[in-house]
Amino acid sequence: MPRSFLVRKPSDPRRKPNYSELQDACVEFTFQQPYDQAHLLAAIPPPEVLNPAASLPTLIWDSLLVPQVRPVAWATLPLRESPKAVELTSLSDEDSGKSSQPPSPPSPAPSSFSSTSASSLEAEAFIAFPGLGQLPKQLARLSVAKDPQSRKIFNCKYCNKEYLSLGALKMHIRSHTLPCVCTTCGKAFSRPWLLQGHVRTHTGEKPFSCSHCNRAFADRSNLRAHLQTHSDVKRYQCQACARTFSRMSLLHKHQESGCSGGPR
DNA sequence: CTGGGGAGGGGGCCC
DNA sequence: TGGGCCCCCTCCCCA
Repeated sequence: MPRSFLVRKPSDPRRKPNYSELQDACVEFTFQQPYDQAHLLAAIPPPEVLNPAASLPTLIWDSLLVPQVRPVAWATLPLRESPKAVELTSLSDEDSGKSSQPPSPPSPAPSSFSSTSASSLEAEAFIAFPGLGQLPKQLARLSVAKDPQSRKIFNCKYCNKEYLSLGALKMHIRSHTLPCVCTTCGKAFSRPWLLQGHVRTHTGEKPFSCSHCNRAFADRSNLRAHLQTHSDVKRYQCQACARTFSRMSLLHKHQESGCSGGPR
């Protein structure tokens, strides 16, 4: 299954939310504002503060979550907001390397890619990554090519994904090599902190708690999602019936199941 | 069908 | 350059 969500969304300059409240929630989380609808809606900044070219008909957030996100409707907007975003999002969604499934054999490269691979500028390198030794070296081979603007592009031989820096490529390759292994169950992860989160499933540690209901979570993202359940007005709203949902997936399910379209 | 928890993933940013 | 952390997102499963 393609995991297009992993493709970089347009970078948002406001994407630096103040989660200090949430940070503090590790010990004690307190709501700074009551969860009433008027307040929630008032928290929506005017369009000129956001992207003037895009309306936010379906986006509702609460006062705890600074409007740095583009949850639902924006996902369908063209991804053309910043040069960096363009470069990264121009990659194919067929990014098998990011799938949780085992890496599939490298797909035929697009014409532009193959041309750069065949370029005399190409340099091949066998880069030593943890765990890479068990893999065929051909798979681990990296291509360093140059695009028409003479900018180096680093290609992943697993999935053909392109990166502008070797560091970014190395980070990506970890998702193929999975060097972080759980000593308890042997499950492998790409990042140490992913492993740490997994270890909590063994230890039962839940450092993130909601003071609203004292429920604890092992993962900050899950706490964030949980906080939505305390809100009467959720972040994701159906354009057809104005119903709000705490998660985009719930909104999608709602829409796929056939929204009646009438207000609820 | 809906709501929610659990678990996991990748890219970006900062140091 | 690499590690740590953050954010956003998804899938799976269950009530």
